Amino acid sequence: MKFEAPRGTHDILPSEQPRWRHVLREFERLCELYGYRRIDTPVFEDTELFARTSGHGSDVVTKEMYTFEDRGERSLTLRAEATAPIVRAYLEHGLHREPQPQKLYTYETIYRYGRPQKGRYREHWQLDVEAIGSEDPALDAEVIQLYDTLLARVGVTEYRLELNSIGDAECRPAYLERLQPWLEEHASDLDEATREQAARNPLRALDNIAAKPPAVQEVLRQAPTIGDSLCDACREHFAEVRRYLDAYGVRHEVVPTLVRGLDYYTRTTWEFVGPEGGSQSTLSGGGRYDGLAEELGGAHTPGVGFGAGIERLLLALEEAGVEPPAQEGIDVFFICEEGADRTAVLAKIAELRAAGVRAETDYAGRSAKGQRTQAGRLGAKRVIDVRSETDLSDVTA
RNA sequence: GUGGCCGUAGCUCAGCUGGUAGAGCCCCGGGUUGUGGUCCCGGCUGUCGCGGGUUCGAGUCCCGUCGGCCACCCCA
Repeated sequence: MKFEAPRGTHDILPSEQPRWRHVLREFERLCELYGYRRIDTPVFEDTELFARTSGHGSDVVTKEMYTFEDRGERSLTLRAEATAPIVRAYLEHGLHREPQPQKLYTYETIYRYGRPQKGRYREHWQLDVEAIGSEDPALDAEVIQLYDTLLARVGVTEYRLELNSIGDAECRPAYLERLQPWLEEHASDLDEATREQAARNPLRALDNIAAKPPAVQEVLRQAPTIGDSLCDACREHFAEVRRYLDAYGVRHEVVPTLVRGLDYYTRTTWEFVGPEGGSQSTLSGGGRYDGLAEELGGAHTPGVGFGAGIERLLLALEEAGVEPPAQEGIDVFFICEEGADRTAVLAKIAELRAAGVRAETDYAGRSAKGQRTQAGRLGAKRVIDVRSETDLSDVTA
């Protein structure tokens, strides 16, 4: 009998921890620096929370959720996405009564059922930042700049930022009313896949044009774009976001066809795309979600935030040839030779540890040489040979 | 979810046209060397992913299954 980690999951071994901790520490440091506070939500939520906000027609909801029924016949779903649970917590605990905006962050596991690949897991980790309770475009720019800074700090230099505005309740419906008929009119010029996308979500039909057949690309380029259809408020909001990003020196390109997979997004949407190693190059994705809280039954509460895959960031780091931070060695290692008083050694170790000294000895019955090797592996700053006559009393911190 | 490639010791891999499994690294021991480094010697570990089938005989062929990877879908 042999057990393996379930498909699409992975262990994070001790040898990998230094890299993980490095990224996590930089992330936390930045979040605190920018005034974001940590929040944690449950691994599972009411299924409807995700279904309502992500959209009943979205890929996440239709084919990627880990949904199960508990013994009380409640339909629950493993955290499929970070934002909805946080907004739920915001509403549930009345965070709208605290000073706005509420600037929150977390890192946690996310669950999506799908075919695993490198950088694509059924259980993966995400960094997440949300600013809830303000529609100030400065916040859009702030969270984007925060992640941009994180990339710089950990050493990822090869990436680009794609930016778009997909409008709001004011202008998007009108745009869709123009796009939908247009797509139907040109249906005969489109390929099967695009027609299916158009039927499910018209915006989606324009997504990732570069991957479509050349002839189809030609046609789609003539389609009305959301950018040309934005209402004044959205247009101005987007212009300000870009102005702030320019002021921050955050390079970005406007991609008019960038759509995101979750229905709750409004106005600003963006993706950080990393080095083209595999196809799993999206490092982070986010956007504004001014209608999300209302969708959950709360008052109108604008918000903006992003999720960023940690495994993918680590992959990009490796690709960039960034070395993991060196582990600091222990302070002292006791080598027990023949006849050594091991009890006294253990007592001394406990005493040193109490004083904050990292002390170790051998627990594997190694030879003296083997113990010396082990001490070296642990990076011991001091190595003490203990023989029968050794007096440990003069070993101090 | 669709299509394709792959699956041999903890790790990286070898194993020709089917004949009953190997190397390096790692780990442990010994020696050398004034040290944890080097070099030398020795040792440990595998139901050849799993289950069936073909065959006198399968790691090597066939089917299924599980898992990894690649493309698509979509995304983090």
